[in-house]
Amino acid sequence: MEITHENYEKLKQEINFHNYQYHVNDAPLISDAEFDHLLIELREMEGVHPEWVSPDSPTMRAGSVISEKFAKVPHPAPVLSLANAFNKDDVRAWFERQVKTDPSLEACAFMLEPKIDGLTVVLRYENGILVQGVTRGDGIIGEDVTLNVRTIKSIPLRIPVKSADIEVPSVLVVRGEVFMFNSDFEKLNEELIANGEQPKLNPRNAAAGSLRQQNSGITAKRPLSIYTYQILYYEGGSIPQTQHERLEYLRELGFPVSDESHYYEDFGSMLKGLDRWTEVRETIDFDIDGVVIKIDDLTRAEALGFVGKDPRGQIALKFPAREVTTVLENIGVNVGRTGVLTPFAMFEPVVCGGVTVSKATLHNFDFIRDRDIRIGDRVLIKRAGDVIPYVIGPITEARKGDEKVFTAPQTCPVCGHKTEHLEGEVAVYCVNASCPAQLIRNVEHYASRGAMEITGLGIKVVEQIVNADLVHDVSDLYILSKEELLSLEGFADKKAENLLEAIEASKQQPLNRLVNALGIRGVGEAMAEMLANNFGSIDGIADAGKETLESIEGIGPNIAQAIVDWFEQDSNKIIVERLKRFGLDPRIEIQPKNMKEDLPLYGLNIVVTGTLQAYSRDGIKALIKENGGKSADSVSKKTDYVVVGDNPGSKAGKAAKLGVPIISEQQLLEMIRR
DNA sequence: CACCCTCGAGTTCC
DNA sequence: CTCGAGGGTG
Repeated sequence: MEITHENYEKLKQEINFHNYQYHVNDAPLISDAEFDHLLIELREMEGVHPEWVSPDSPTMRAGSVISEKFAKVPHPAPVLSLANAFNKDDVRAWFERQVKTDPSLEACAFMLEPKIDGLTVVLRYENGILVQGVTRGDGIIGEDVTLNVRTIKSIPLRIPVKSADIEVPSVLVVRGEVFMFNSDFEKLNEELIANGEQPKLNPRNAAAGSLRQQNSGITAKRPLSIYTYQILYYEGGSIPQTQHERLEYLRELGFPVSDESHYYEDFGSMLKGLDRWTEVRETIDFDIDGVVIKIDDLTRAEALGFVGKDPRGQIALKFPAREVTTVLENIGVNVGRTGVLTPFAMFEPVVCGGVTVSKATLHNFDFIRDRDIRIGDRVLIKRAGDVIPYVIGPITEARKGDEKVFTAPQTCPVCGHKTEHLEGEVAVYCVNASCPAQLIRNVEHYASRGAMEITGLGIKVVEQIVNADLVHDVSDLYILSKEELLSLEGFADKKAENLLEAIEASKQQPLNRLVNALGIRGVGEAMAEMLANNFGSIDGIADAGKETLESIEGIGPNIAQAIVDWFEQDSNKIIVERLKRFGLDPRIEIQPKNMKEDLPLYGLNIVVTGTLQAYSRDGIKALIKENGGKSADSVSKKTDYVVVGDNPGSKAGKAAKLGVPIISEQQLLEMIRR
């Protein structure tokens, strides 16, 4: 290649791309030799033009694998990959194809094994001694990581481990998957964070990084594990010829073998056995990305041959990915009702957990900085609790050098007012009291569930009425006229009437809802209810004074001050006056604290999860409170019961972990009836 | 003072 | 669901 700056840049990009394919995707597109050749060429160019060298050059990458190469080792037999199936139909079709080739397979047995999300290693034993550990590489040639492999405690250094009676072939080459248990991964990350180091993105990432350590002393400190599942090659001696016997054989020799691998007599029972795996995936302590289906009779399986690099006798049933990577195209900033600026990620849409996602919150600007997330980065995404998209972090290995560091804006993206960052607080605020974004969010909150519950007044409509200058604070909602609404796009008679009716109906909402709706900092659903029960009216709260407020459990100096401040502000005084004038001044009887003792659920903390039969979520919460219980949203040691309905979330699991009793809706109702 | 718990706030997609 | 912050406790 001619030495021009353009070519240099091109080559640099190409190398970085292959680097990423190799290290991150574990799917190299070129051989190591070709890769080395590209690198040599790049070095030559840099020798002629040292001024071109920038920090993003692969030759400058500190501690990269390029400069600290492991020796290349050819495998004694190809380390094969697997064809993928994505549903049972694919599995059936696969099996039908094999039966066509070999009709005797109609009645064959199968093994189902976990497809562990880790790294393949190939272990070579000579006369029972571990002499070499090699990565998979391209399946033909791998990298010698013997020193690192030796530090993995569950890998036998000498076989057989247990009884000396078993005969071991003079050469035995075993294939396994190195991975990290989720619990070990969490502990490792805690340690890394405690030491001020960057935590690993996920167990796989942690395992990969640990195995590739140049310094095996570091690998030794990493909690790596292994499960073996294949004998790649042997010399001198004999080994069983079915997969289930081979696993048993490996186990007897002292190799770790997953307990999740099971034998099935025929195709039908194996298909049924697949159903178990959705739950297995949830409960086991390591990540799997699928189930491997193997024809148990290895002689017949091998006779089927290959499709490309994939043996016909096996197939992987892949689960939908929970973690995917995509490109972070930009970072946007939202303004909340309290004025907090919240950044969010906009990325190339990807399918994650079965749905397409394109946005995710980044929580705050420290989150972006601490994880070193840059615009243009390849980022790892998951759906937290399989629902809400969440950016785990950047794949720094994929950096090309043109990624942009993002900094918190100095001005509000909506009103342009200067932002403020209070000492000791993470949040960045827009402090402009008349920022339209804040007004919109404020009105939206007023109308929302848990507050005044004005149906038909969602964010879109709020934006419309605020932007049309019809509403300047929440009290203006009550003087909206039909004519004004009809002037808005998308509003005809019916819609306008419905909205006005809903607004009118909101005047009947109880005190706790109204207190929540006001949007006082630190006062949400729970605090609003406390305030309502203790003071009985808006005026009661407004006149309470800081000390009285603080005497209430759950309210400390900060929230008390926020409440006092809110009612002292002139604009808020006007709002309260106007609301009263429009008929919003709900009152309730102040509840003496101790009359609840004889109620059936007195003193019990109860958390509800999943869908119930007879009650809505809000309904059951109200019922629990009526009967003297407390209904919280998260499970902790203090929780007395967790009520589990259909399709429960992670709370059920957490309850089991903490040993909190799990009861059904029926059982709860029985407790109340008593 | 260090911890644990709870609450509030912002948020995604179907 | 996640994170930060406030509140309470040992």
